[in-house]
Order: sequence, then structure tokens, then C-alpha cells
Amino acid sequence: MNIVRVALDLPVPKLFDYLAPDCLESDIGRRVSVPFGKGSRTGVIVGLAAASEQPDAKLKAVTAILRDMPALPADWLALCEFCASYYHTPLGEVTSFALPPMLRRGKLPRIKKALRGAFACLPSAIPITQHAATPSTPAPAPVLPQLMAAQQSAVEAIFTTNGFHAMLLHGVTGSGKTEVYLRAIDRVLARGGQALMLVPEIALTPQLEGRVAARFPGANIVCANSGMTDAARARGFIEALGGRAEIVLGTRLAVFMPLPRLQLIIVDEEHDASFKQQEGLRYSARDVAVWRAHQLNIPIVLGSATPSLETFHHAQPRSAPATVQSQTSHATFPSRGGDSSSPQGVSDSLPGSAVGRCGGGASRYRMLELPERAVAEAMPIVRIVDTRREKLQEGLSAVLLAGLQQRLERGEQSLVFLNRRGYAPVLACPPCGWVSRCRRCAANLVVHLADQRLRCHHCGFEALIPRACPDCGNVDLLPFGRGTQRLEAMLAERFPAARVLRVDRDSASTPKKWQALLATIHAGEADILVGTQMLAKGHDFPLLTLVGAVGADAALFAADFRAPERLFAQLMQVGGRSGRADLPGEVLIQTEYPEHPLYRALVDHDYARFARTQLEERRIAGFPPFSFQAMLRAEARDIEQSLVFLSAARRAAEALAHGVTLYDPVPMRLQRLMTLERGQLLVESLSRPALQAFLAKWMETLYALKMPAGLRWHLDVDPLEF
DNA sequence: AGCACGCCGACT
DNA sequence: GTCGGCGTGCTC
Repeated sequence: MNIVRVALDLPVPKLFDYLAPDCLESDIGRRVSVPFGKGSRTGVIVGLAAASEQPDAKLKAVTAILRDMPALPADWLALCEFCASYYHTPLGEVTSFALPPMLRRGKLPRIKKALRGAFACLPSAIPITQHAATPSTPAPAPVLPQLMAAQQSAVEAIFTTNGFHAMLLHGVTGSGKTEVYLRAIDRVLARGGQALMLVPEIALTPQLEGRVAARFPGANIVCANSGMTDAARARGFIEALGGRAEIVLGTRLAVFMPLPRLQLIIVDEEHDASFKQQEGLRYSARDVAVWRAHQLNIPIVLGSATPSLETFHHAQPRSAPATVQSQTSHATFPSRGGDSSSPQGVSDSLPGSAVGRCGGGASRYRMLELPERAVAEAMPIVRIVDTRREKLQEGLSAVLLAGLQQRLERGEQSLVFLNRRGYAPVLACPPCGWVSRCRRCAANLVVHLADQRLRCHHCGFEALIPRACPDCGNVDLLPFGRGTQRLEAMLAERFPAARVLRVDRDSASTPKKWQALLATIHAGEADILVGTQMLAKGHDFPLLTLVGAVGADAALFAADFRAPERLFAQLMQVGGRSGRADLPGEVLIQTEYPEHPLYRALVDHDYARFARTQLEERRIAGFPPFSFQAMLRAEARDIEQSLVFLSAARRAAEALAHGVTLYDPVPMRLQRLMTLERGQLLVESLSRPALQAFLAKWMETLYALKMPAGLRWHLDVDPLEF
């Protein structure tokens, strides 16, 4: 047993064996420094072996087993192995990603003196069961708000069943989801457990951190997000690993925190797209979290006012007519921690033993509804403004303009929501047909009048706005379309007495600017806000009583079948910003399709109805969650090269594809990005296990293929972007 | 991913 | 005649 199997961060789906005469069973899960080629690397020991398949002559000896911190536990390694197999990524890339950068490089953060003793050379065989961070001085117990019945029963539901169970906590903004989370965390802490809470990647995380900290003044709360310094992330990781962290609060990467006494996982705003990583290891933290809860046999709560249709579907009763899945999903879920062809509960192969029988693809999650707003406030009144009958002024209807005027007179705030930043999406020369295009991308350069620039929103390219047409010299270039800057300018002109404030990625480019904008809004020093979805998330604006949504229709006909789902969530969210107890809110949605079911459902605040109609469409079209997808993408200097590769990949796939549909390679919708020409190939199956089995074989052949220079490819399992 | 090895063009 | 292009292959 003097061989260690080491996962190294290489794009090669294999492990590397080294001689390690002094290694012990307890070194599994330790980082290790090894010679590699000319240099040296840091990897993770994932196993021991008596012998290697490599010839002895090839084997080198380990440089050092890093015993300076506890070994990563077996369940952490199993989690990485699951991700490696499910996302078809080499294990070393996964373990490397799952470690904070500092630890990945074989270093350790500087540890505060008081804690150092606890870190030193702790053998992983000795679990830290002590409730370590118990405060020396008992903190004053915070006064808890009274729970409503629905909240109370939601909390009970989390704890009445033992072991793994997934719940969808469905409740509108203000219905008190956070209070349910906090109560549940409280119970877990009382039992000496650890809780993991995942939140979207947005600027409002500090608020939540503050609220959690205030609620658990004595608890050791660890944050984990990409904005932290390397040292802070590494310290938090070690706190969690050592069992001292009681609550871990973080963005998607926090799903990889080692937590030896983890007893509860919460995914807030589970529908949020930021839980899916769009580069490198393209994992869904929400899906991985469900798998992890299953692995550890603990409860998981997915919370949202507008759940993803996948999650909602899993929480529906199985009354729906049996669908194709019932015949196609019979794979068994491997025992906990085992390698697995299936994830979580999006999975169609979760076993009956865990969540109820397979069938209809639903009823895997328990639905917990929070029907009312906890704070005594009415839901905003949602009204549809038919823009076919109204003549618009600069894109705004008379109804909306009157609403703004009225709020202004009353000293209340309004928000005009337009999810397009910049002044105008394109600058054009009508006589000759020139339009402002990005040289590196297949996209238009957006007019940013505020800083006199044209800017590509995809690659960041910038140029000064030309004074004349580069092609014909015409000086009358025209901006076409409308963005937030133009709306801001127009509103400022139209309401000279109003203080108009624009809030988008440009005006809130740094946390400091963002905080300043929020302060201005809260101080009541702005009358009309113009904003993108930045403003839609999380914040309460007590003076805000009117929200106008402009330009929403585009999403109705987007090529992406998930666009309506996102639009509904967005409008629901932004609408939730308006109104409070004594000042009812109003939402005006401008549309040319006033009868569209999406808008009708919004008027009625009926997410469930919207979701059911969407699901029915998805079922008929064979889209997720009624099918399972993976996307192979390629990028190269020219599109032909990308498509040729994808065609070759498709040909290689044909022999392997059983129960899997292979589509034709096509250029991506944004074909050129940063001068790279991109294509994609969709594969789809009614059975997740069938898809996974196919992908495993397919990736083997692709990894073996020799790549032409300049061509890169990746696989995206459960893709969100099309 | 790095990094070396390895065979074909323009340079001191 | 060499320096160097990046195609190919390997790293335990």
C-alpha cells in the first residue's frame, strides 16, 4: 500500500500514481506535492493502492504529503467524484475547483493565533464533534417575529421527516421565506449541526449576511463567494472543514465547502441562473446541492417566489397523465457517495427509496406554500397597458406617464424597468446602411452617450462615438432603439422637477457606487428610478409605489425556450419592489400582447398557472424537464473548423447513441465572440441515465481525438444557454 | 494545461 | 548553414 493515486488539475481524465512509502489510510483526502514532468504540482490524494498499473520505472515519489490541515473527508471526495462523472470533467479539475485557490496551490492562509492550535496536524480520523464556536459570553437572544401558520408548518415539514427530503418553499416576496430559513438553521445549530445556505451571485449578499449575523450573534458564520480575498476564502474553508463553522453562507461555489456535520442545505432563489456556472466546470450548484443532501441523507430546502420549472415540476403531485419518463427512468441511484450517473432531484433516476417512486416525473419534492405576505401588505396591482392602442411617447404610454406624474405629485417613488443598458442598442447611418458592429463579436456596439462611447456588451470593446459615418462620411448618425440612458434622459426632460436616477451595471459599477445609489433611493432623494434587473432583486424600497415595465415583449419570442420563464420571474420580482402596508403598489406592464397568458398570470399573481401552461408546452415540445440535454460546443478561428469538429464528434457519437437524439451542429446564436467562431451540437434524451451513459462513452472518444490547433471544445450538461 | 521533441522556412 | 514556427505527444 505505498502507492497514492493523485488527482491533478489537468485536462486529462485520469489519476496519477506516485510512490509514498510513509502514507497512511488517513492521508486520503490530503493535498500532496508531487514532481510532474519538469516541475512540480499540488494535487489531492484520492486513494491508496498496493500496486500501480504504471511500470515501476515511471513511478516517482511524492515530494510531500501536506499534513498541515485536516484531510478532506470522504464525502467531500465523493461529491467531487460525482461532479467529475456527471459533468464529464477530469476529477483533478473538479477537486482543484472545489478548493480555494490558496489551498489549491499548496499553501495555507495565515491563521489567527488563538485558532492555530486547533488547526495543527489534526488527523482526519478524529472528527471534531464539539460544538466548537460556542461563544464565551452568551449573546442576548434576539426577539423572534411571530410565525404565521404557513411558516410554522413549513419549518415543521423540514424536520418531521428524517433523512433526505427535498422541499420547494414557494412564496412571494415578503411572504417570509427568510424567516423559515432562519428558524430551520436555528434548530440545526441547536442540535450541533452545520447549515449551508446558498444565495445568488448578487450585490445583496451583505444584507443577508447582516441579517443572519444579527440573528445568530454567537454563531461562527462563514461566507464563501468569489469576491473574497484568497486568504479569507481559505480560512473559511478550513473553518468549515474543521467543523467550527456553524453556518456557511455563500454563492454557488459554497456548495463545495467541506462540512463534517452538515444537517441542512438551503438554496434561496433557487431559480436564479447564477447557480449555474457558465465556464470551466459548468455545474449547477442547486443540482449539486440536491445530490449532496441525498448523499448525506439530510433535508434540503429550495426557496423561490418563481421556482425554476424543473423544480416546480418535481414538486407537483403525480396526478398528471403518465409521461414518457415513467418508462425511461429505471436506473437505480447508487448508494450514497458512490459514483453516479445521476444528480439530484432534477434527476430522473432518483430512487423510490429516497423521494417516492419514479413516475410522471413529479412529486419528488414536497411543496411548501407560503401564500400570504407576512408583513401586512397587499400584493401590488398589476395592470397591462396595451401599447397597440396607445400612442407612445419615446416608448412610454400615456398611462405610465400619468402614473409617474401622479407619484411625483404625491412625493412617492416610481421605477421604470428596462432590461437594456446603454443609450441605444445600435448606432446607424441610414443613408449608407452602416451600423456600429463589434470587430470581435457578432454583435452591435451599444451607444453609451454618458461617456461618449460605443461599447460591446459581450467582449468589452470600446470606441469613441464617431462624429461621422466611417463608411460614407455622413454626420447624421442615428441611435436606434432605447436603453436605460435614453430613458433617463427622456424622463429628465419630460419631468424637469423630478430627480431621475439610473441604476444599471454602468451606474453601479462598483459596490461603493451601488451602495451610494441605494442610499440615495432610501433617503427619498430620487423620484424616478430607471433600472435594469439589478434593481429587481432583494431590496425593499419603502417609498416605491409604481413600477413600469418597458420592452418586456422581446422575451416572449426569444429563441431560448426558457425566456418566458425568466421574464415571468423578472417581472414578478420587480413588481415585488413596489408597495407596502400603507402605500399599495402598482405595476404597469407595457405590451403589444395584452392577452398573452404570461401577462394574464402576472395580473393574477398566479405563478402556478403560468408554470403549468409552460410545463404543458414543454411536455408537448419535448423540452426539459421532460427531456435531458447536453451541449457540445466548439470554438475556433473560423466557423467551418468548429462545425467540422462538431460533425466529426457527431459521427463518432452515432454508434454510441442509444435512446439519445443527436442534432445537427449549428453556429451559436452569438456566433463570434472575442474573434472566436463558435458552434454547438445538442444531444437530448428522455432518460437521464441513457444520456449519461452515452456521454461517458462519447467523451472517451473525444478525449482520444487529436485536436487541430486553435480549436477548443467543452461539454455543457443541463445547459441553460442556447 | 505546460513543456519537450521534431521536422520545414527565412535569417545573421 | 542555424533560429524558430507550432504540430504531436506525454506527464505517474
